[in-house]
Amino acid sequence: MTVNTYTIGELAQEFDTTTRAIRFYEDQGLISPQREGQKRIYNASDRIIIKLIMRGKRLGFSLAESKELIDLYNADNNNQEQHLRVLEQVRISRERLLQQQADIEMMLLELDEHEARVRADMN
Amino acid sequence: MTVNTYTIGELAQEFDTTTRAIRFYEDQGLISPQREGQKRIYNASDRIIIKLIMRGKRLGFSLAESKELIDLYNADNNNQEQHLRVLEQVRISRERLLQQQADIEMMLLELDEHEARVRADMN
DNA sequence: CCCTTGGTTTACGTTAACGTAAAGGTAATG
DNA sequence: CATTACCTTTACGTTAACGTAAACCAAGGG
Repeated sequence: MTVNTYTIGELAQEFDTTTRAIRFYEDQGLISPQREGQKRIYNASDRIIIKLIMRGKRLGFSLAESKELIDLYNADNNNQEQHLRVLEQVRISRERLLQQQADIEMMLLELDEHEARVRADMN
Repeated sequence: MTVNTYTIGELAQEFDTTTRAIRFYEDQGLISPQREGQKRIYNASDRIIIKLIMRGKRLGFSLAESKELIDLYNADNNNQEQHLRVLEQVRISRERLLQQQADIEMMLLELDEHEARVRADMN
């Protein structure tokens, strides 16, 4: 049975990007779709990786950073040293995200205030 | 009286960036510090703009986008049409930030889960 | 008076993340 | 069988956001 596979064009459309971009991600080692002859065939986990890349982009992550995060989840985590490195990476990522949360809340407040000012000014 | 002014070096240090970057922002029309002879003299509002730029960068905003937001706050907002454009821009910005909030919460959850897995695996 | 520590301009270099064009393969369809 | 719709590779082009180097002023300290 052939299940849940996608062509590059389908994924490009779904994620509102281009086939060029998706091939580029492969070039950078983020995905490695199978081949059916010449054509690339993407499966569910390929698709999820692309999803993660897009989310990363929305948050200003570079491809290299997204790759680090993705590799983090796929790591085999054999020894203790590896474990510690992963935990450290998690800590760093979390801190960055918390900073972003704070930044966003400030900006949202400022937007609210500004909108109020403008609306008041409209009368 | 001379109040609250900064040299380019001081600001570069405070915001953990370079003088080159700060001059570049000026080049792009984001700041226009006064001069004292040859030297640039930055005041409180110049400093705030740099702060906004840095916050924008942390959230993945391009300089052009940060400039739009900054111009938004400085706009003279004379006519009704201007008002409406501003409100539209506020709406767009807010939506983007809300999307980012959602993305961040997902990532934080995933980090939590992953950390738990790793910690469990450590025993 | 020279040296160090800032500041200045000009200009070319660099990296990331694709865009774009050329030239071609393949499968379905009228 | 020719057209259309996708797919492929190769390769050069582009933009943003600075880095880096060269060559130069200006003020203060020893």
